[in-house]
Amino acid sequence: MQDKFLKPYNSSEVEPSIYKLWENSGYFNPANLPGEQKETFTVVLPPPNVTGVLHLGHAYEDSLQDAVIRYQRMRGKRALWVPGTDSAAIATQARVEKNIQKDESKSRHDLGRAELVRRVSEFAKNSEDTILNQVRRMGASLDWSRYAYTLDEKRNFAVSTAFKRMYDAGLIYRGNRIVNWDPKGQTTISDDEIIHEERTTKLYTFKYSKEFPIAISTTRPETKVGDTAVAVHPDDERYKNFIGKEFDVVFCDVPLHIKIVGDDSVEKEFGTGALGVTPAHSQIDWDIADRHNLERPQVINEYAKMIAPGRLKDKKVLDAREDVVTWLKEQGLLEQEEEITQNVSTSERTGAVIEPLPKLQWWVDVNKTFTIPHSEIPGIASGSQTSLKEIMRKSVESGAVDMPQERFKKTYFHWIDNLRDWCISRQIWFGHRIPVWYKGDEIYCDTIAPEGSEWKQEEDVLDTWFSSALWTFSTLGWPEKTKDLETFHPTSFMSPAYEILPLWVSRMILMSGFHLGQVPFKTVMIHGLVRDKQGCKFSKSLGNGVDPIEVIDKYGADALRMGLLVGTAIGNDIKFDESKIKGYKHFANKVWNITRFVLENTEGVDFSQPVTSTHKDQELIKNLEALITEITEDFDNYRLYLAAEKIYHYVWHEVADKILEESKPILNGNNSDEKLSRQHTLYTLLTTSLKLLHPFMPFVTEEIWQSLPEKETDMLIVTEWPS
RNA sequence: GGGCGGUUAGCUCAGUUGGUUAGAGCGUUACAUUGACAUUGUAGAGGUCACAGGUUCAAUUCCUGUACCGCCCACCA
Repeated sequence: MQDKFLKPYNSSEVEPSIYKLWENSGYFNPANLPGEQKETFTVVLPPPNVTGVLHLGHAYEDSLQDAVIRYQRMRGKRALWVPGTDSAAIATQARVEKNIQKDESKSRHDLGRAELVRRVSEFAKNSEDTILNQVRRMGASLDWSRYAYTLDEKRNFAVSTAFKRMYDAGLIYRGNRIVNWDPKGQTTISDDEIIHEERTTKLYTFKYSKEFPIAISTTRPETKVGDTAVAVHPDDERYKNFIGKEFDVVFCDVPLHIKIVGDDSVEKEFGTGALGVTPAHSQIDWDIADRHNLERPQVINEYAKMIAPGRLKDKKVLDAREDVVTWLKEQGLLEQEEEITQNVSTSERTGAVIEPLPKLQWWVDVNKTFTIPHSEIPGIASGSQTSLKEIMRKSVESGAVDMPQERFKKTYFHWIDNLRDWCISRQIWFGHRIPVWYKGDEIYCDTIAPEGSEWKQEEDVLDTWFSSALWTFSTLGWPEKTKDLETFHPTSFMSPAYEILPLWVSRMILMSGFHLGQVPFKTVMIHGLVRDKQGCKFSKSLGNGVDPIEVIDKYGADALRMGLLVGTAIGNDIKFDESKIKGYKHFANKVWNITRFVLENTEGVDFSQPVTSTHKDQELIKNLEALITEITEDFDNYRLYLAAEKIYHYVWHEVADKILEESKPILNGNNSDEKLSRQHTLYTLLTTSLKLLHPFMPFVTEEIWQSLPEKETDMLIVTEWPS
């Protein structure tokens, strides 16, 4: 027995060298795995943002996936786990811009596009090293030879190819539509980047002028200078007779031509039952304008300032609102003013109130039908007519993408039902620049620039989720027909947090379906969020962050992994409790000491010689086999939290507390047959426990494996799973 | 407005198609302990499984409703 077992287990000494041992073995790459593997098992790492450092959410996700990958590898699969990072366009640029503003008092426009992109890229590069080393500290068995970054050359090419193919299929179009404009970030954002905040606000009821027959209610009087109609419900007895009539009024210095229209979308019960239609500054009004062919004058600009003529010109919207109310009071037009609670749309990133504005943007059409050349998705035949929405629906409905948690399936379908076209252009500089060039009215779309200097490339970049959506196959070399793509796609397993279900999961299904006719993954297990002890989300502003690296330094990566996995049913949120982690550090030491006991008491035994087992020992082995069956079943059904708890309980309270205690008299006794039988049994219990424990606690188990006098393989990571 | 989830020991949570006495970790109490274990063991205390109905031989588990927490979605101006 080696002397190191005389001291307590020291994770910080062991972990770095064990990780190096694995990396040097090449076993993270399925090509180097021993034996003959037929079936593949692929996972792509949800790429962490290059802006960030590892947080407990990553730590949990890494633990989960690594346990699954290690289990499958031991099952003899060609296990591949692909690492990567995400440029996170908006988040990263915003972060760097903020730093530059703080340190140099300069804006991005002072620096210019090229310089800003250079600075952001530099920041991203530094950040990348940090987070990747942190992922290594978790013990993640990622194949680093396949590392991908959303902005590297290959992924860039994948993105422009994807764009071009969808453009050619007519699924990407340029259109003037109402967008969510973030006046602070000076960019469009998608519906998913909006947070609805409940606020109290005033609902004003008034008429445009004394002569106007109908009073309207609004929370945004300042927008009314952009009104072109009043909409009422067609069945509303109060207003029915006015439908079709037109009026000229002067509202707050602005001449308006108002048409009364009947529209089903109007609620009779709300306010006065009449809606002032401001087509350019409200989504619902824009749609009404579509139906009734109305003018759409813009009265607010990108800086949330008024551009209407008259007294409101150049004022901020909130100031203008007060001015309009004052004017209404002066004119005696204000009929009512009441407090209501309202959900205000704000930008997730900047916190700014979203200003709906009409803008010329790039969109993905989710409803348009197209001919899919090749499809492996059940219910969608190759060569048939389909739509992106149908791809998303059928992929999950058919079970091709298995979402075992019913509740998330409901959320998913609900989201698809309400899905509208996806705005993919962003007015920032860091990211994938849209591969479209303009020359006058001509538009050219390709992966490379057209000949001739008169062509000007689109300034906008793509929504970061556009590239993330390609992730399962862009990381495997697409659009080239690589061996990797053929071998490892569709991937086997994906485990994202529930908050990312619509943002990412559904869009991966969309992209994979369109470009490959495949689903991106076979099973998607949605997990919960790691929260602090009080149940609050970790956030920088709350200052409640826990650095996983500090936890690892203190208790070891194995302990952190176990602490995050045991007893947390997948899908539920986790309240992080340090004392739980501490418990698993004790457990690592327990395993260490069990090893010491077994090795001390089996010195000199030749385990390759068969022995006759006592009845008691046969029973112990039988019990162990029953446990193996159970744990294997739990693993196959992704019930890791149960598998982990069972092996923990078995090792500590069965092996250590009972079996080892009962063995002492046998080992010290003079029945040599009984003793030899027990020695063999103990050794089997130890080695089997190490195997079962390995997916959860890879470091300590591998370290012990390395010191065993007799073992079937040189490394535990590739040792066959017991049966 | 629509949808989803939670409520089990002092705390954090399991409880895998309904089946003995509802479990674990931490905490707590008593005892033991130069012990494979500086990170140990044994034993114990602690529960109306949120509440009210229903289905069933049997409900923490299935159904209905209520309360309180939490989350997501949404173009009520």
